[in-house]
Amino acid sequence: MAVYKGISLLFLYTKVGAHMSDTPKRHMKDVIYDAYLGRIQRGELTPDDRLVDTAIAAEFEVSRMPVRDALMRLTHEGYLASTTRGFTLPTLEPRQILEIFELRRLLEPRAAALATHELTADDFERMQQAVSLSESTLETGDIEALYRASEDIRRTWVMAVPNAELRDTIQRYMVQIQAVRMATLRDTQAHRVLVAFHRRMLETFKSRRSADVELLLMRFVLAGEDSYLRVSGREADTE
Amino acid sequence: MAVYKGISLLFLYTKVGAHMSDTPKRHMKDVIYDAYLGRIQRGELTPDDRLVDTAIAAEFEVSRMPVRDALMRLTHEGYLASTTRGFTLPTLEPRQILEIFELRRLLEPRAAALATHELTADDFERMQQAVSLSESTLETGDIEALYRASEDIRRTWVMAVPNAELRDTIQRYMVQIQAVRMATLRDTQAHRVLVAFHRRMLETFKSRRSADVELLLMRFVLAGEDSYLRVSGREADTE
DNA sequence: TAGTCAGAATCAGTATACGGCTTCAAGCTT
DNA sequence: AAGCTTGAAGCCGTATACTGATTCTGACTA
Repeated sequence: MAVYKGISLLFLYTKVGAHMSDTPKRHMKDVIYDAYLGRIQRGELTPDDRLVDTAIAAEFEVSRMPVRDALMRLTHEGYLASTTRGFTLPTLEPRQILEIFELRRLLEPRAAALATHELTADDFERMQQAVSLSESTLETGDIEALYRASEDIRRTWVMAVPNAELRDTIQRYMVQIQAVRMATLRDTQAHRVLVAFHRRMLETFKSRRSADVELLLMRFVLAGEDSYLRVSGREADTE
Repeated sequence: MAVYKGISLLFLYTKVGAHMSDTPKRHMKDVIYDAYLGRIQRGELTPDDRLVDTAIAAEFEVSRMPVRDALMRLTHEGYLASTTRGFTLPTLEPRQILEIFELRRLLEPRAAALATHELTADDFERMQQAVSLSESTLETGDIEALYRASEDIRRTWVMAVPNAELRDTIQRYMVQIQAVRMATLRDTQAHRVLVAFHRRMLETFKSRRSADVELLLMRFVLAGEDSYLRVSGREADTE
């Protein structure tokens, strides 16, 4: 009775020797966690991708267990959703998205204000390139590039937030950010508003006036919320 | 094999009927997670307790794996710390505690304001009892009771926060709350300040004036921060 | 043709086993 | 007696195996 014929038993060879000298004892579950967290945060997964532990185990040439650890951790942190048929990107309810907008209103203005004095010349350089890319999308209509630019700008200032607990809390709802981008960025008006904010954010960060940054971020979050409400409301009408 | 198959089919037949519909498939890892989260949040563990998966597995009469899942989840959520010799309560650095105070300043005033209109008569009743208990500790000096009363009041209003994402975020730093209580509640001045706040919080919640609640919670968090700074500064002097 | 249903496939949860790292203690050296 | 060495124990990370539950598929029925 070949019940398990679907599961490949090709793991028989011993893969990693005892010679991992250059890596300071990185556990596979952490490696896999980091790898997939990065893929999620860079938007490399689509909502209909199904992550299955056995497949990922084969990819990394390890057993299911470290993969399960990583996927379950990502699930508990909200980056993935567990279904009866593998793990997928979670589909945020509109209610959740709006609730997280409230969190963002409370946290991001202050966080960005704190980050203002930490941003380095390198950070400004990276933001400048992202802003240029962002503005170019007004003509090219390259939503993918706009997405990346938006992500780059955001990551730059969030990483500069000196309060680690605050920073981690903000990073925990990255999935919401992506969902909002996904819902709004194809909307022309939201696109224009976002690009304008990118330019103003760079300028304001550069001015080092944290009070201005705080206010601008509040406006930014509110504008994102407006865009989301407008687009999702329109979608609700058409269906 | 054939025996198992027959049993399996029998289960298939009986189970899908509407009979056992109210058993929402409780996995052991979730049972263990809930059990130990409860024990942590009720303060039933001391910092020198060592949680070892094999021991807990024996307690629940399961294998290590569901226990490991639960303990690792608690660890990633910050409720436990993984050491080379079992899991223990985490020892928050003073820096982390102060960082979380900033989060609390940002979130709790607004959260409590949102909760103001959700609190029921039952909630007020529970708070009233906790406040009475709290005030009685001024004479009895029962720190344990003060601890419980403080926890009761907090849990009551936090549970009433209608924004689930905000509520979850607040509940994630329960460990910090406990660490602060542990550090400050034996201090007479902090004790008196806390009891006074308990009374005022009940009254203000009852008034249903969310603006007043918001301001009071800001004062409350700041007072907690002051107490913590004062007590920990004094400790730093004596050692 | 559409609905039903048994069997197959798929995948997560759990069990058991092993290896390696860390810690600790006993024995040895100086 | 203090420091060093060595071996043992404790405990986690990972591998492999199996079970139970859900979904899929295709054949059969009406």
